[in-house]
Amino acid sequence: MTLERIRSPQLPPQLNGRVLTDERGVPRYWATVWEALHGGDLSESTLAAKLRAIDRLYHSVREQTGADCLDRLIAEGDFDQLESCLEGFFVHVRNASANSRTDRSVDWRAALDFVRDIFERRSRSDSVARSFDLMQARLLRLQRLYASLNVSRQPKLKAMRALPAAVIEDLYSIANPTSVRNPFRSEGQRWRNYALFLLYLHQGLRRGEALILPLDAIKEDFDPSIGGYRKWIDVTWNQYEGDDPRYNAPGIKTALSHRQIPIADGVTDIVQHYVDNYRGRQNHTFLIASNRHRPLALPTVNLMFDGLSGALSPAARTELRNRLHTDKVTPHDCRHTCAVVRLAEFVASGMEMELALQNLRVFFGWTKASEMPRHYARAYFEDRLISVWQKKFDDRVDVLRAIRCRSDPAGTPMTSNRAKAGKVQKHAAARRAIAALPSLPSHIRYLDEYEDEWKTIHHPAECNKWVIEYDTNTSILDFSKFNDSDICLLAKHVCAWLLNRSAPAHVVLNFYGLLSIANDSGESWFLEGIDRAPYDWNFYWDVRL
DNA sequence: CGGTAGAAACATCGGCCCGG
DNA sequence: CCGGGCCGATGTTTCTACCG
Repeated sequence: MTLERIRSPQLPPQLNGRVLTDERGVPRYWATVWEALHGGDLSESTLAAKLRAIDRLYHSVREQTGADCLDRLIAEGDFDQLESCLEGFFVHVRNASANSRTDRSVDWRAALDFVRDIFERRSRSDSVARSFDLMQARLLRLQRLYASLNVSRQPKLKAMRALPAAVIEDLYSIANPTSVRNPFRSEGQRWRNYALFLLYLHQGLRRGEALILPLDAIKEDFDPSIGGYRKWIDVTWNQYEGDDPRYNAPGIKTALSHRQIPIADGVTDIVQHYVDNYRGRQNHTFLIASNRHRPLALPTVNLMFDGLSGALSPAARTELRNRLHTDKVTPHDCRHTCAVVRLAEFVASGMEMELALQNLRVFFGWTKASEMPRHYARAYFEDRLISVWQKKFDDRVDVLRAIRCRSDPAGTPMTSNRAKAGKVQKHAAARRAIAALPSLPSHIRYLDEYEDEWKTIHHPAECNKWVIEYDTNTSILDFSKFNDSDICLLAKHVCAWLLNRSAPAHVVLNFYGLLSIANDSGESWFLEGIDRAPYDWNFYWDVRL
């Protein structure tokens, strides 16, 4: 109505956004000023919520005075009128809260902050500063007077929200695209929704996180410790899209929520099956798309879960009602369930509870100090859930394999080819980065502190055996032990850089460190490291070390 | 170190649009 | 031209950070 959203590709990006307007469609002056001065560092959704509260204040003033005059009152500094309008607004908010039994105190705070911010700003620049100080004092009084907008909310039942085993079991069979119980009609919808459902249930993603994944979010990596490929899913911003066309762009909740989590083969197969056969070419890179060839909107996920919930059997429905006091399964329920199952798996594999909880943090993107994992610790012993999870999921994968064999007798899924192509390309970027390094100097000088003498390495770029003399020792850094010429060059750069700033002994130690990484993890580990975003190192930091 | 404010998520609903 | 599916708008809950 009066909170309008402006989004036009013709406008410069900073002019796109939200704006409050009066009933003629003219932007409200002080709201626009406030947004420009104070709205910049708020997230999109928070800013919208605050602007809506400010809009309610404008409406309240109009009701109280009979004229849409808040802008004028602020401009003229009509404190008496303003004060009584604010008090009227407070009463309005309190009544609204009482009627709906919800907490609307945010509206009150946002409106008061709005008025205060504006006067604070003006009192610093305006010549009639003294009178604004007076207003400040009055606003402060209002704030103190009405600090507690306490609505007696009914205490909510805090249920542990892991889904009961019977419900999970039922959901698997409903979401299965080949099931007669599947409520979605087109085959494409069925597979997309199945993939989405598994991402929520098995990866424990937040609702929005699944919707910002790019096409290549699932990465494959050779892991020498298990002698095979291991798959990861990168939960982070879609780096290929600068601007999300959705009304509510999904986001990553907090900085630590950017993470890299292992993904089961069964899930990747189903996601890939959706991508290869149903998603098709679209002019955006988001993995999950609507049937209108656009990135899927957030509320649609809830619709999908409503559909699944609606198809539950009476028995499962009863169980859901008894245990969770609800009729509907939400994406977040899947996340809760996933957390409990993962915890149980960790503990079952003999892991200490403390360590298991640390692992949960990495998997679900909670901060180090977050109490969230402990909430799940209580529920982890529901062991029937685990057996259902594994058994049922294996069944579903078998179904998928059967379909594959029918439609693709050669049995060569596109997954591996495509993933390998992506890998080559990824390494190409890393190699370009190495090639772009400045060339090594013609000679490197370092100080042997024991002899207090400067030593020189000549032609470090061409020479593969650097002789390092220090503390009466002589070491040879044999760069020819690196097979890959790019990695060899990278190692030389690292050592040259270290020689300029560290003791020679330290450099030698680091050289052997690099060599042992190359031996243990393969030389491509360095190339992948170059590509890895800082947050993705989180995993190595928390788990491997 | 517990409680709370604030930010950003999740959930629901009405209406519109597009494909059959 | 009808109805499912989707999107925008609005309401509610979750999670972190900060403060005393």
